[in-house]
Amino acid sequence: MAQPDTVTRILDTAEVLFAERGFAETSLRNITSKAKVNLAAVNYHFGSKKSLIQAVFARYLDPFTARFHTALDELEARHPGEGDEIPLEELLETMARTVLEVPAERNSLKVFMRLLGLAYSQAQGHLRRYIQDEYGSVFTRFTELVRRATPDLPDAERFWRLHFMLGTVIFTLSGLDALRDIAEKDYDEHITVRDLVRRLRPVVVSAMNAPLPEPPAAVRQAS
Amino acid sequence: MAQPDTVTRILDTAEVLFAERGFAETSLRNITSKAKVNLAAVNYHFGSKKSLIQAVFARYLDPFTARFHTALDELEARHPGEGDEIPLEELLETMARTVLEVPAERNSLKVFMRLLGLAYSQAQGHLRRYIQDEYGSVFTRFTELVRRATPDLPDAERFWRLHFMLGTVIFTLSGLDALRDIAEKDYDEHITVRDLVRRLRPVVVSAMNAPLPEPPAAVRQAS
DNA sequence: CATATATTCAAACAAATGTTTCCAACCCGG
DNA sequence: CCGGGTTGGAAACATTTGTTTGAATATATG
Repeated sequence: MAQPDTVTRILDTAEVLFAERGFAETSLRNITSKAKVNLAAVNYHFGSKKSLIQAVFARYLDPFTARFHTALDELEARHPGEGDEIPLEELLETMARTVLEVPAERNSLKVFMRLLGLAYSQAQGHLRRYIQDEYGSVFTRFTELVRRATPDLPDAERFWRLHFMLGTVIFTLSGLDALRDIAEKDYDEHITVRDLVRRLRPVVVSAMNAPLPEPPAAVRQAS
Repeated sequence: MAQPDTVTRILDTAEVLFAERGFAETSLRNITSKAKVNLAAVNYHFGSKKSLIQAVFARYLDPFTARFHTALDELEARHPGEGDEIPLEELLETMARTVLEVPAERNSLKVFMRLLGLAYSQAQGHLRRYIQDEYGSVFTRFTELVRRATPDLPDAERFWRLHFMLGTVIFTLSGLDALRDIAEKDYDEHITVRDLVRRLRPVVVSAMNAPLPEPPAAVRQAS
């Protein structure tokens, strides 16, 4: 269907520029000139800018969902029984490992995280729907396992806390370079992604296990 | 300098559209037509689109920094002594209250939150620099108070945890529309920003007070 | 080798954008 | 009532955007 060279060069350049400036702020001429391909190549190979954006995501999310599914398979195989649920720590650990694994080949963890952040903050975009439709199943599977690991948490509360932690991870890792600079300057500490995960673990676990908030005023009055 | 009517109508409309679609995706024609003012009015009153964006932010951040400074003044006045530091909960509470207070007059909490999120996710824009230069002092004052409230936390650890929580808040609030859609669909729960803050409080406190991570392998071996 | 298909390329296209111009309408102090 | 500075408005401007075209070239196929 396509000379892999041109398609790959477009994808490699596009994901970097998208991550740096966002989708609307990155023009096709910007991408094609930096990738040293013809302007029409994008429309030829991908059809439209919208499809290019989806292709950029697919290149990360396809391998991610595949690996995450098999990782969850193994985890479930190790905890077969009825009362033998997978601990929250192991679930989070597995997700973290998979997230770190996928883009490791291209050293593009930062790009991947920033793209995820953009996809979420695009309030009314086609992107969220596309990702939800295409890759939603892994996440519902994961959240179901988290539900069993935290049976005392109300469903809505767990939903929000999971997204709180998603924000922590995405924000931290997508802004890693800037934060690392500050941290090294102020505390002369050379941080690695592995260190960050080590620091994140107790924070995320404590956050998920935090006491329930006091109910809103209306509910409190009614009870 | 300007008839307040037109200027205000532009600002009111612009902030809503910016919050809904982002800056690049909102055209001046979009703003002016919805505000029922002439297209040239934006460039006449503000000079450029960039200045309009900054003006939208200034209308929120000017009163915010003022109120936050006085709120911190009162807090420090209530805890004068050497060993009488302000508790972390009170610091977070004060910040949350101030954030909620400012846009309450126009019922535009959501808009303010989303604008803050946009400002941060605009990775390399003029906006973060502008906000940092113009309003950075309050933030450093706040972090210094947090340092005194958590004396047992190593400086580097507190640095990272503060940014973890910053990520939580910014990610959640900037993607609020998207998350709210999902939450309403799955749990038919109409969430408000105030509810979110209520939910965030115990999570943030627990995260800041989480146990320290196990030291990295190299250090653990050296000790 | 010849032919068909796939890809690249320069150019042009239509639409949308931020900005500027220039003139009419307005307001208010004299 | 008037006259000068301020504001409003329609149109045009110059760019930039995503997309399409049609010919040229490369690649593969039989």
